[in-house]
Amino acid sequence: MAGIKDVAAEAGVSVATVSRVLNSHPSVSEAARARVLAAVERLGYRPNAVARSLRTDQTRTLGLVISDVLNPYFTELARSVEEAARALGYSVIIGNADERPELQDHHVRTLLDRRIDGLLVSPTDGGSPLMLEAARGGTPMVFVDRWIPGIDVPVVRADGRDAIRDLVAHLHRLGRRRLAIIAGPAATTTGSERVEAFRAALGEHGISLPDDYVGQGDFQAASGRRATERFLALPEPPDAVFAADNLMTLGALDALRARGLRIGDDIALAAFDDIPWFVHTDPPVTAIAQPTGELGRAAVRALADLIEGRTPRSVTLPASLVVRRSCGESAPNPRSGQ
Amino acid sequence: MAGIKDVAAEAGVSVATVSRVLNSHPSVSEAARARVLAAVERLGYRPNAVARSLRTDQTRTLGLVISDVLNPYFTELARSVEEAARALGYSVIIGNADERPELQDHHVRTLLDRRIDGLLVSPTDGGSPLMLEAARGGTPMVFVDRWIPGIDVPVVRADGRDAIRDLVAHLHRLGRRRLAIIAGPAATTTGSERVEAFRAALGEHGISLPDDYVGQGDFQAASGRRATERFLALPEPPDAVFAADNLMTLGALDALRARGLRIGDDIALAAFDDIPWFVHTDPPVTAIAQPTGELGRAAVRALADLIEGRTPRSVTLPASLVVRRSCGESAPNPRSGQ
DNA sequence: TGCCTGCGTGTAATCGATTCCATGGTCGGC
DNA sequence: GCCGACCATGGAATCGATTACACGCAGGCA
Repeated sequence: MAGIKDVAAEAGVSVATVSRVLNSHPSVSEAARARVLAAVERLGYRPNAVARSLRTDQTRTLGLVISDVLNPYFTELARSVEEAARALGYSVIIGNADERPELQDHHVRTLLDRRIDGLLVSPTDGGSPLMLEAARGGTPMVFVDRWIPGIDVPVVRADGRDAIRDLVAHLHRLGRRRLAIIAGPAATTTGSERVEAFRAALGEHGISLPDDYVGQGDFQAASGRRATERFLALPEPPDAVFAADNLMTLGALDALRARGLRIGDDIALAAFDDIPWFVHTDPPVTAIAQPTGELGRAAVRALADLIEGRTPRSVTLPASLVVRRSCGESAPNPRSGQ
Repeated sequence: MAGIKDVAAEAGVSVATVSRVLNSHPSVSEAARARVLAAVERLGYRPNAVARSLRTDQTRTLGLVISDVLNPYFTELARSVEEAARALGYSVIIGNADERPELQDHHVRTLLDRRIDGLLVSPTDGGSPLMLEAARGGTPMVFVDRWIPGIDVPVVRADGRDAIRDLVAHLHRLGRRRLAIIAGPAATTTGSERVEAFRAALGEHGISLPDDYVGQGDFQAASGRRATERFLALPEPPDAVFAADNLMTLGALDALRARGLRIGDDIALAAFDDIPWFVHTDPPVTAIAQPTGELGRAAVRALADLIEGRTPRSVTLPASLVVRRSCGESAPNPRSGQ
């Protein structure tokens, strides 16, 4: 593959001049520029990003470590992150942690070794020493969706508190009183926060949340199924189940279906995270929608600010309830899904 | 950040020795090795992958360019590719083309500039000059799922021919006679092949495929909706619709629902590509399942063979029909979805 | 006319690793 | 006891770019 030297030889100038042309440095004569450009064209030269990165100490690459690529919420997030990054001239390398802390660490380490310019993380667990070290070590870093309390980096996330209150009110209005939740891992912020918000909202209606009504999930479908089965085996099973992410909702759907329950009738089901498929399930699922695209853009913006020396801002955006039919028929609602 | 020189100084040896320890070269004394390792630990040293790549001319990175991250089929593919690559010591950089040729080229170029060791592509269009150039230029390359006819690189894909024949037989058995297809872009191999296989299978039952019954889609949901609406506006609308991917199926579902049609009854619907959600739609969707995981693994294997100088093999795996209820009630079938 | 400024250009150092080659020391074989 | 082989080690070249510095030349000003 042709290198900058070949181009220099072909154009009859020095490598310095070639480099200057390529980086549009002002001090190059028009004649030289033209000859270099012609030579580049002729040889099909492309600068070696590896060499360039070594010299300049920047890779123009962002790392994005997400908890689970198979979760549509995260792929949508990844897509918007890549789009926003590309607009700013950055590439994105995605690492999929599959909700496994050791895999998350593997990716973080790999990305750091590659000297990415900044790191976007949605942490799988609550306390990776590696992450702490990276943050202290001066790697520009931003948490998105989930975060780790002890680490002082900007956080970009959605606050589902109000939407959860709306959801509980909605369920209450429909006569549901025995409300259960399938929670995510307590080690994740989104895992514990959603339970807390749910408990608080229940409290406003004078309803308590017994331990039996808190299923321990891990944001994966299988755990949603197990938690739901456990609910149904209770002497007094819940009449509404709220799953803290879309994959666990899928599992819950499975379990309810297997028991022959009519969802929205015998039992209500609601999900955190809205995805296109929820419109088409039987019945369509009432869900809390995050502004995923805006979240991705805000995260990239914050990270770019950090990298380029500006002061980044933490961002919290509101989530909103989208009413469909899985909790029962309800009064007409302007925001209801199609 | 500490470099190899700092480690050498700290351990009281030369950089050459440090490098040898790190690369487990045999010619290092036990004493030296221990001192180096201790120094590495003390300084928290991590080798700079950029510098290493420049020198060794390999990045231990694979590029994967897929047509659409939002399509669950491709994210599952991406996941299995990453997993298989990781097992072989490679990282994967994913480029999302969003079914746009120019975006695909952008990613291919970026990946090439980064000097990835090999490229896995599921091409969005039929003839990118860049791709041809890359293949000729000696970049190890493998096509997965879709491919470009003129370019001589290994192809790893699923053959849906038999499954499509099974599907048509299934539809015919259920009394469907007016069968339509929503095709992908003709520029993609999967786009045209599936139509051809469908037409051939229809032929075996003495049914023809009129032009009106071939909807032009682009593998995106919106196009599935449009094509379906056009079908329904026909003087003699089809009684069965086969969508060539899962996203267009989603669109078709929308359109049918909007018209108040009972799917599986008034009209049959089937999809190419099976995904977890199809179990939960109303009704569950009959689909053709690809062995996605195996596809990803085989693709990585072929690419690694190419990179490491072995002879790669093209691989074609069979797809299979999964019968659910969207085409009507059918005789019990052992492979039917849960 | 002479000097200073500044532009265009080239030479060479540099980024952080790997690796070839030379060197000194040890050891075994004869 | 000598010689060759081999091992452990260090010095220095190298990968392909960017960029500090030096230099020559042209033009402007006094």
